[in-house]
Amino acid sequence: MADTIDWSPVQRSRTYQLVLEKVEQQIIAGRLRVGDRLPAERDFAAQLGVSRASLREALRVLEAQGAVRLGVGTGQDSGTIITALPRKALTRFLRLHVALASFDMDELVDARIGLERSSVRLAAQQATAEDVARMTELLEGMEAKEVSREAFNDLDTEFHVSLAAAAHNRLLSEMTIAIRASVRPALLEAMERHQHWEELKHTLCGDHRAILDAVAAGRADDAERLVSEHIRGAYLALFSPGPGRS
Amino acid sequence: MADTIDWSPVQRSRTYQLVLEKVEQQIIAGRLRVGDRLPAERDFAAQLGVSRASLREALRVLEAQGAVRLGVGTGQDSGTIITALPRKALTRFLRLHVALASFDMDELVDARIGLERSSVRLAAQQATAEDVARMTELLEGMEAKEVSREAFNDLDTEFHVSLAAAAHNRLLSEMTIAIRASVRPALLEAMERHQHWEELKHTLCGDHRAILDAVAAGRADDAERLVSEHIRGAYLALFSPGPGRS
DNA sequence: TGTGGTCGTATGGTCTGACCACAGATGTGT
DNA sequence: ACACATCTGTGGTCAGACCATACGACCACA
Repeated sequence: MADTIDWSPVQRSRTYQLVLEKVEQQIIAGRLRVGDRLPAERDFAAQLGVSRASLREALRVLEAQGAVRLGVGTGQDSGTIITALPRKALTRFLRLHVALASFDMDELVDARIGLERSSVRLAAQQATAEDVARMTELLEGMEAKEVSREAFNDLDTEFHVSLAAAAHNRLLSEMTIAIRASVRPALLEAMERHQHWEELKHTLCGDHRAILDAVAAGRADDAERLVSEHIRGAYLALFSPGPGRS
Repeated sequence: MADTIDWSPVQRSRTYQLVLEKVEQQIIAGRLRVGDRLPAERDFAAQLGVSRASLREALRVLEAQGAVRLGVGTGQDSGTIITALPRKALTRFLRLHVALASFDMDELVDARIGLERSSVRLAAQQATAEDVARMTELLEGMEAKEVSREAFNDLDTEFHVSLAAAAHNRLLSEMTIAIRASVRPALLEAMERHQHWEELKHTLCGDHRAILDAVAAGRADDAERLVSEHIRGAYLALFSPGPGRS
């Protein structure tokens, strides 16, 4: 009988964690909203019955998650203020875990394909003329003869981010940005190593044109298929062993 | 001319941030890997030339991101050790930012559709017999007459997570888990409020069967279409004004 | 032989109190 | 009025102490 008992380890709660949970609960319950300000650290620590050091450890975690902003001084920007700035946090998180091999390139590519298919479908349904104009500009920048590989990659990133932005979905945008940022070094390195760069660049630009045309014309199914093939094709060209390496 | 100069604000580096970046750089450069151990806090702080408090704030952030584990004592689990446990961090992040309205329900649904379409496509290509057996069990649990709405939701979550797991893609899995966790309260509330629950439940179970059949048979395109319709359908039934509300 | 207790030691966990740096508010002198 | 100095409240950092934990080494007693 005793074999089956689940003696799951009791986990001790560290002080900073209790504080963190308390603040998170207030946020999740809706009692703390963006723009609200928490008490000054010394007062807050006293109210919670913990030291300022422990409180600060909790606040640091919230800050790193983009949920609060800490500012010195006495003005409007001072104190601990609830914010909603997920970008840096998400990017940092993904970059770290890519480096730690929590996620590898294949996994990122498949996730990207899924996310961007949703993006272009939505973009095809609701992209504005300005969205299309902006992306057209980016395309022209990428097609320029003299553009460096690094500049090309950054324009490419901006193009895909703009697609997500045209979908008016912040989660898709932020994840697209974070994924691109986390693979940027690997992408640049693969581009440098690629032996038929001009050719590949031409292919990618063609892909982009086709995707943008489909989005601008509202052809969602085409756009989905094209973006899926584009991402997988680019990945295969850059990372699969083959003609790219000698 | 001076108008166009980008005087992007020099952001003061707080000590803890410098430490954080230093550790992250080592991780990204591959010089710190999972299982490696950082120096003891007092030594590390001395080596970096900062106070223990500042160092700890940086370590807390890394801990919250699932990149390190801190343990007391003298054994193998003691000290500061590099880990790769993204789950809790991602779930907490998403839950917080859903509460802060960084992302709303529509955005989550569209992202979910994209991610799960990738999941089922991969699952259809590589799901094992055990994967299918496991999901079949979950389906039977969901179809049981006496199952509560909460239990149904948890089984439903497990089913979708199992699909992602069958795709053998950790990023898809973790994101699916995090998204489900972040919408769980809203989902439960909507289920409680729904007026034709038995009917909806029957529909959802039918959807699941069809998805699993398609996955098991390797019909990736069908599986994709089915899961997309399933998610959007469930969302519409639960959250759109209409027959569900009186 | 081994079982259990005690102590030493290294680790993170927490607290206290102090001082610094910064930015707005307030006062003061011209 | 305006320019400047000072005050005050905020986070930022530090040093040092002590607590709690976990392991290893040793010892006492069966």
